[in-house]
Order: sequence, then C-alpha cells, then structure tokens
Amino acid sequence: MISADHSCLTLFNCCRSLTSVKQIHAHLSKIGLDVDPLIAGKLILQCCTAISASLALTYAHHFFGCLKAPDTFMYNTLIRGYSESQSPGCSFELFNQLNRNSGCSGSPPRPDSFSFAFVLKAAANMSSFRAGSQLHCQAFLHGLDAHLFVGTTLISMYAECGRRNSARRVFDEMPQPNVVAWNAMLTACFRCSDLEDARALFERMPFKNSASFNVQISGFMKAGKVESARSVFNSLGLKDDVTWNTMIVGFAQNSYFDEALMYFRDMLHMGIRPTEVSLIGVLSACADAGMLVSAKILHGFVEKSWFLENISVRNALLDAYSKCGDVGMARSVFDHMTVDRNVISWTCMISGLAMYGRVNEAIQLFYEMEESGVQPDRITFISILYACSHAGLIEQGHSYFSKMKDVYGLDPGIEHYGCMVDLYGRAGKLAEAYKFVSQMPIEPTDTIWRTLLGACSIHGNVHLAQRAREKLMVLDPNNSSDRVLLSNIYAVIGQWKDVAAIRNSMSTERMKKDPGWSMIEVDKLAYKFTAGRNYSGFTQEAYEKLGEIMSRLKEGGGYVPEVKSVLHDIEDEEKEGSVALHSEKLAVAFGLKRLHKSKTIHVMKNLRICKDCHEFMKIVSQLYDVDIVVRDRSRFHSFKDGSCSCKDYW
DNA sequence: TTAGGGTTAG
Repeated sequence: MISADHSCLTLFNCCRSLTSVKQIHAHLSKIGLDVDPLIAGKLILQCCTAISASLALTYAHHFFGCLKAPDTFMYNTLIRGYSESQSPGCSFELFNQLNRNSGCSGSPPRPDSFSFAFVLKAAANMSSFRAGSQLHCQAFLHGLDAHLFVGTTLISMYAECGRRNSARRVFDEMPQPNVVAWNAMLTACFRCSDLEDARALFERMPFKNSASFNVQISGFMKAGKVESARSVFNSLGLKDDVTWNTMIVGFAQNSYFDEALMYFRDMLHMGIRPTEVSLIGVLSACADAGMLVSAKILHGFVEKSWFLENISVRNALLDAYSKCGDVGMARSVFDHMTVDRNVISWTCMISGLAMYGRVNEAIQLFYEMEESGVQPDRITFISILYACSHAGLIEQGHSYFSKMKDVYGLDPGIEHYGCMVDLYGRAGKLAEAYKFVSQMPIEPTDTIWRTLLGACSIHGNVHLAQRAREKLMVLDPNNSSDRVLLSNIYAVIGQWKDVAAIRNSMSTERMKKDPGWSMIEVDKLAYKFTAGRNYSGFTQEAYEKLGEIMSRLKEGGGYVPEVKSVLHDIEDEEKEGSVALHSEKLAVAFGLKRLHKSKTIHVMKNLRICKDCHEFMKIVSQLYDVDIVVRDRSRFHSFKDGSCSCKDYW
C-alpha cells in the first residue's frame, strides 16, 4: 500500500462544501490513500465539523461504514457530528456499537473520555434523562465518571434534563473541581430555577472568571430579574464581548427593546467588537418591537461590516424585516444571500410570507426548499401549516401534516396539532376540529382548547365554546383572555346576563383584561397609544386628527361602525364611541398627521385587530390614498386601495 | 485531527 502523504491532510482544511470534499476524496481513492487512518479521520472530521450539514454527515457515515477498522477517533468524530445534528439519536447507536466492540478480542477501539463527552452532549440536546443516566453508569464502569471533562459534561447534561440534585451529586463527588466545573454547577442552579442556591454557590466559589459573572447575568435575565442582572453588570470592571451580548440578548428577551439598542450602541462606543450574537440580539429586539427604522440602520451597518456573509446575521435581518412589516425587504435579503441558505433562512421567509397572507408564494418556497436539498424541520412545518390555516387551505394543510411523518420521519408535536385545530376551526369546520382534538394521540393542552375557543368566537358557536371553556377552567383557570373571549361570544348573540356573570367573576377574582395598545414609529421615536380617552401630549394630536377622519368617513366613505366587537350591554351610539377610540385608530390618525404622505403607515398592536378597525383601515387606505400595515398578535394586515391582504379571512 | 462552563435568529 502507498504510504500516506500527509500533505493531503491540509487539502481538507480548505474544503467548505461537500462537493470539494467529494472531489478530493475521489482523487485520493484512485491512489488508494483514502483508507489511510489519518486521512480517513480527517475526511470524517471535515464533514462533521467544518461542513456539518446533514448530507455531509450522511456521506461521512457511509464512508465510515466502508472502512475495515475504524478507530476511536473516527467514532468520536461521528458521535460529535450527530450530537449537534437533527438526529442526535444516531450518536447513541454509534456509541453502543463502539461499546460493544470493546468487549471483543484483539485490540478493538474502546470508548474514551472524548466518546463520553460527545455522547452525553447528545443526551443533553435531547433532554433525555433516561439516556443520560444510563451513560453515567457506563462512564462509571469504564472508570471515567470522575474524569474532569466527563464530570463537567454530566453536570450540564443533568441540568438540561432539569435534574439539579443529580448534577449536584456529580459535582460533590468531583475530587478537585476547577472553575469550569463550578461554572457548570452554577449554570445548573439557574437552569433549574434555583436562584437562592445559585446565589449561595456563587458566594462559595473559590475562583471566578468572566464566565462565572456571565452565567450570573444570563441566569438573572432568564428569570426575568433584569435589575439583578444590571447590578452584576455595573459591578464589573472588565466586561468582555459575551458580557455585553448577554445584556443585549437579555434585554431583548425581557422586552426592554430600547435598552437592547442602547447597550449595542454603548458596546460600539466602548470599542468592543460586536459578534454575530450581538447582532442577532439587537435585531431580534427590533423584530419583536417592530422597530423598522432601527432595523434598516442595522442593515446598513451589516452591509459595511465583516458580517456581510454571515448566515445567522442574514437570517436575523430577514426575520426583523418580515416582523417589522416590510416583507419586500425580507424577500430581497433572502434573494440576495451570497451564502448557502439554511433551514432557518427558508423557514423565516416562508413564515414571513404566511404572516402576510401571501400563501401561494409560501407554498412555492416550501417546494423550492425541498428541491434545493435543504430538509424542512419541525418549525418549517409549523410555518407552512400556519400558512394553510390562514388561507383556509384544508386539504393542502392536511397533506403537509401527513408528509411530515411519512416523508421526513418527524413526529408531529403539540404545536402541529394546534395548527391543525386552527386549520379546521378557522374555516368554520368546528365539528371536525373537535373530532380532531378528541382523537389526538397526545393529551390536548390549554393552548389546543384555547385555539378551539377562538374558532368558536369567530363562528359564534356557543355550545362548543362552553365545552372548551370547561376544559380551560381545569387546565388554566386564571387566564383572563379566555374569559374575555367567551364573554365576547355571549355579547355577539346578546346574552348579556352571561356576559355580566363572566365580568363579575373576573372582578371578584381580581382579574384584569390585557390592556390593548398600538405603537407607531415617527422620526425614529416610538409612540404608544392605549384605548379610551386620555388627552395629553401627543395623544391630543391623534384625537383631533381621528375626529376629522371620522367625519370624512361618515360623509363619503360609506363607513358604518361595526359594533359587535363591543362587549358591554350599552346603547349602539355609546358602542360607536367605544370602538372609535381603539388604539390602532389613534395610531393611524397620528401617522396620517405626522408622516410624509408617500410613506407607508406601520402600526404594531399587542392584541388581535377588531372587525371595526379592520373596516376603518380599508376605507382610510382608499380615501387618503395611503398604505397601512398593521401587525396584530397573529399576523399582518396590509391595507391598500380599500382592501386588505388577508382578504377578510383571519 | 476530537472535549467540559458563559451570549445565538425561525
């Protein structure tokens, strides 16, 4: 056999695609070098780490299967590759194979500390306590449970499975835990929501590094303790990039959107080089808050920066545009990607189009995704099912639901069942929806019943609504929006006694309805409006403009207030007054007053838009020749020339 | 040529 020329090894370092790996492999195979252990190992490593797409993993696995005597390194590399993939279960199969071999005669490969570290990561990623604890026993049998790296991975695995006590036992049995092991234990306390224990552990730590403080900041942020996180941050002299990122991401997760932006700016002013995490964090704040202007500024920054070809940043940008109401720009970011699109790029674009009611394009994109060789995952299916349900495409939705399992081997989760209930319910097929819920192989959750209740509210089915309500009273008795929904159903059919009963029960139990608000950005500033009369500052301007719009609408616009959405047993004239002051109307009035005429008015609302406001927006868009985009809790409504992109189906 | 703790978009 020809001896391996190890300069071949460096060739693989340049491979960034499976095609180039295949080309080098074909060449080496011709001269019989591909089976050299060093070269074969490098090939597998390159597929699993540098490329790591599922096709590359499959290629490496197939090649591995053709080798006569794969070594532990090759096993480990594949186990690692699968542990971070969409099929972490394959890590277990390979590990078991390696473990079985180790009992054979001769000198077969045996699992080592690397094998355990990687396979435990797979158990952690699957949150599988059962698999993780079995591996713990195996590690004990191999004398590796006290190994510093294996022990630390065991702590993280137990933390991921929510088993703080098991994590603690591993930690307590470590002969000499180092700072990494202490940090892993600190993370475990926060993951398992044991804040007091985390504080006590932090005080006892014999050594701390910057990661220890970052664990604390992140732990407080995830627990919603923003001020505690801020005080740790302020107490630090030296802050690294992860410290800044943790603050930015934490603010975004806790809806402190302005502060996320502010800290990003501060980070730049301090001369700290932002990473992709900083950009993802700040862009997700823009997406959630609907801050289109800020997203555009960040886009400008990205175009001039070293993030130009970063797929994660591109995806975050595309998502921000689509959630801020500019699906055209989202599509442009998607179409002009110079790096290979991944499953997240496709899914973001599909869900962006779906939220806009551009369902045919979403379906076309799903098809193109399949053609391109990128496999849809669970979230892609949620997006495409959402698209079908918001367009009333029952047959098509049903066929995607089947395809999920039959073609892609993905078991539908509770979210997918939720989409199906919504698909039937929204289309008015309430009997089918109820039958589907009754026959679900997993226990219906409160969300499933709430979806059904929502459908009953659209279609006025009091009987089924009451049944859903009974279930909800057991599963989530303190939810105010469920009661509001049921009282709406009674109000529409005029059963005022039942409306009053629900209102009374809410007031005795001191429940409050979520207050509705709408937000509009003007000259880089966000203005928030709430319903009702509140004459102060900029709101005065909005009321005056709204009054003028209303008179013009009633004179020549053919607008008749739709008062069914009003819940109280009051006279129609008063109801008119009530719907007239909904926050989205005020925001649009303010936009008409302050924004340049050629601009589109973007409004973000925290609740669903009501029928009256929907009619109002249609007529205003025609009468004032202006485009209005409203993002409500579940989708976008794009009003133009008197009609809405949702085609009145929402 | 492989590891463990801190931040990551749908």
